[in-house]
Amino acid sequence: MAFTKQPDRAQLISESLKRKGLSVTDSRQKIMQLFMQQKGALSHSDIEKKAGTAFDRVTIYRTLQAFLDKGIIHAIPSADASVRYALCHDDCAPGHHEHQHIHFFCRQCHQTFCLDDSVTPSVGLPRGYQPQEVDVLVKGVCKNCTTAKRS
Amino acid sequence: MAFTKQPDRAQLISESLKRKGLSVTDSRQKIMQLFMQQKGALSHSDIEKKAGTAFDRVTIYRTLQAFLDKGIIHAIPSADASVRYALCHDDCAPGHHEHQHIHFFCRQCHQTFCLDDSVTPSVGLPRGYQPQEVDVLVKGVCKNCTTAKRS
DNA sequence: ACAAAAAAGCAACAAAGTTGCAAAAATTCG
DNA sequence: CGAATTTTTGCAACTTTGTTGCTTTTTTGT
Repeated sequence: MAFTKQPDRAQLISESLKRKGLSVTDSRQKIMQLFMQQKGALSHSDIEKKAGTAFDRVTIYRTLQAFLDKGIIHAIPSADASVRYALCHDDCAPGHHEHQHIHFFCRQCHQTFCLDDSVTPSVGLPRGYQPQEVDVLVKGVCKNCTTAKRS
Repeated sequence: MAFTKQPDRAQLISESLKRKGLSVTDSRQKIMQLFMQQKGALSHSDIEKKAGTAFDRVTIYRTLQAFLDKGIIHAIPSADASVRYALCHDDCAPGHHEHQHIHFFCRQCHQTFCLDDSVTPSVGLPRGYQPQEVDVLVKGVCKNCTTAKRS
């Protein structure tokens, strides 16, 4: 196993964590991996299910918080009480997320996607309101579900 | 007390509930009153605090659910785990909210406002994504806090 | 005013999130 | 590399938030 040809994923994750100033632990590696192999966003309970009994619930909470603080993931607003998270593709400054992409919630598969190519439009606000961040959340039917239905 | 001159608020609330097909109860009247005398949006726990011990927690949950179902209030998305609600100013069809206004979260006073005059812009989505509803959530500093800071 | 229907209150529970602390890791440095 | 230090984890206990079933109370329609 000295000659692994592929650009070792574990290695990349480990590097990435270090760059962000986080020490490299099992839970952080595993959770980052989950985010990377995931198309949609993940909630705390999604992670709990996928990780099985590998980690304590509290560890997952703290890992998510650490990732948020370091700008590795961002929280996605929703109108139900469950917060979902997804990787920041642009490097976000620690503690300050500035995302110019749209979030799409699919009413059919109940997944949430980051549409990185759709830019958030600017909105006109009444006098006196000072905007700092704009989140756009679109609900509807996602690409996968639309095409699946046609066939 | 037979000659109350003012257009009796309690009367109006009661009428409004009946129009929506809900029976008129203490909790529904009180909670609707809270929404009406409130500039910002209310979470379940806000209501619990304001109503004091008047109602059971469960009653508040069920009242909010009934109001949602009948299109009296709408849920406002947020990135923390607490759902907030506000009155629908346009009459919403039961079970189907179609709001064309923006929500503004103030980072200073932590209140959420409906900006009824700001129309949600249309967004360009990738092929295959079918939008049904667009929610815009702006974070920043609200009118009140901006002017308060100046003085 | 009465019967039928709806809602409230209560209890018990499930799920989600937080905090303090001791044990177990990861990192640093000689 | 290995010991000391720092960080993170796991555990336990707890708070908050949300749900469900059932009985009693309130509303409604006649």
